[in-house]
Amino acid sequence: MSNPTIVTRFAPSPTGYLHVGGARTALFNWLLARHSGGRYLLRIEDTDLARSTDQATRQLVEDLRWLGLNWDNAELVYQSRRLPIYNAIIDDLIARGLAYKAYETAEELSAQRVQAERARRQYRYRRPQLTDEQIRKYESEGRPHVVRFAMAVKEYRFSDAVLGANQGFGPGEVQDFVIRKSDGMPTYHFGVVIDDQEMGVTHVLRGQEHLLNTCNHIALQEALNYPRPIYAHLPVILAPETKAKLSKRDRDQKIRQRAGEWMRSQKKTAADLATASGLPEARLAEWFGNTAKQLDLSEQPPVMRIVGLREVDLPEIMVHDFRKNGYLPEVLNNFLALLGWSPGGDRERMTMDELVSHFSIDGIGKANAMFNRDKLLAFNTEASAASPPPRMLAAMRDYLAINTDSPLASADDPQLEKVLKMNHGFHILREADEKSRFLFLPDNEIEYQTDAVEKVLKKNDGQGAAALREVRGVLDGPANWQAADIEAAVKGYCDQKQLGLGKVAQPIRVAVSGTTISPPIFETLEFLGKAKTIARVDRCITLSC
RNA sequence: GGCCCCGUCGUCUAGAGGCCUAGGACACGGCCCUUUCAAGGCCGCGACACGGGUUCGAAUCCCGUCGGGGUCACCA
Repeated sequence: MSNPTIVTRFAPSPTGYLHVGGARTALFNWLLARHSGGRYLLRIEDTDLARSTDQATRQLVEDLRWLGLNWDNAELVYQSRRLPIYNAIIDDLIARGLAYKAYETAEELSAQRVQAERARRQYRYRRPQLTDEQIRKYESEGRPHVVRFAMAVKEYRFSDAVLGANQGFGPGEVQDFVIRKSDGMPTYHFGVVIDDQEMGVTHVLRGQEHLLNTCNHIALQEALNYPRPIYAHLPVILAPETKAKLSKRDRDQKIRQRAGEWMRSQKKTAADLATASGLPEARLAEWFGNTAKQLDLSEQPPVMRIVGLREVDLPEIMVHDFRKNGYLPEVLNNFLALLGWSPGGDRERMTMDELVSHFSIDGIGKANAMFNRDKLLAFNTEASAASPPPRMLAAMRDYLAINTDSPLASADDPQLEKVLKMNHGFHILREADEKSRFLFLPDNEIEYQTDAVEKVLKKNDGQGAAALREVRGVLDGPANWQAADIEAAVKGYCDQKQLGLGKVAQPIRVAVSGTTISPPIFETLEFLGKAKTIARVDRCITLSC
């Protein structure tokens, strides 16, 4: 019994960073291919000339590589480079009467839709009866046209590997969809059918939002005499904020919401926001007036700064966001795999190899899944604590490569390993990074936070400050500047003075870090070294006590 | 609104008629540990949407109701 090789593919359109919904689709296709020893291909669907960019393609490729979802085609397939192939097939369909040119303008079509809606009737495009004379006239005028596929008016049914048999729609839903746009590019529906056939794709795993599109695709396959691949429609990933399909727009929405709050509480207008952020007023007014408009990636930071939003306050939607915040790619894959799929039983934490060996279409569920960031965080915390140091060092290097503003970027490998060890238990690398930056700052750049100084040093008639002055001498003591020796010295002082360790450790912490939060204090001091420790204590006493 | 898909703890899910007093994970609450923030340990709270069938027996099968989502482009 021959078992034909399974061929899957991921076919994103390059309009920006890869988002987690797309990553999940890519992952499932990759897993199916790897599990079965088949092939997984990558195709770039760049037929929307207005929105596709080379930069987006590069970002997509980089995100996919970061996730470790490597594809098997040496050369990427770009739809925009395959026009002659599409056109030959379209010409053939036209010659066979299965496709035809349609001359309506966008305005005419939308007028027809409005009219149908007024008449409380569903709009369905069906082939208009044009006389030869009309066609000659349009052609001689050089009127722009699209090519539409002449769908037979009948039932379209197919079986879905996840949703079951008998999917599709009846004759009432049929309409003649566009297969070539007026700019000469194929539409998604056309390109996907042709390319899947030519690339030998056997299994199509994609989001459930494509379920009904499948009818168009099978109609085309029938007309072209192509075999039908196996379809598996994945449940949709829902955003907790909106309880609707996870979308890039969710980030913009958060900024919009905060900007609204800012204007209300500060009694400001969009014009004020424009001035403060340095963006054109007209642009911000446009954005505010229309919720369908989004800020560009370059416009977001200035606005966020003004309204008091940090990068980490935004929901992570893009794969790049997760990378930038320091999640482990294998953890993101593990978590994403569980959104709509389960290996059965209680198994949850899986390595990439385990995902591959357990994956099957049977384990894919039908119900939509809400994206639960807390659980991802918990997975990442656990995996970060359990991963071997070399793995975490590599992850930290990757994190720093795209967070070049962090002072840790200047650290050498042994230092980074110590930082990782000191911060054991962190959720994401950003947390370890931000908690450790003071270690790599020059002494004179340590900023003493006023509430930390107040609470730890000045309160109770300067009890903390007094302890700090005394312990300064103690810190001069240890000949060996090792955490254990420093700890022994400080604890000895505490015992002698009948003080809890916290009464002394916290003032030291504020003195060296400027804040009440740091890695464990004695390891921190060891890392800083005796000279820096004492210099910072002295500086703190001078400035803040 | 039409069409389509779905419905087990707050969330992700296990569950293929008796193994279910419904299991796990995250979150949440309590206690412990503790030099900060975390991490960790122990304990706990918590669901078969509702109503009808079918069956000796239903979370599991059927029907209806309700609820949620998707989709209605010269975007993919």
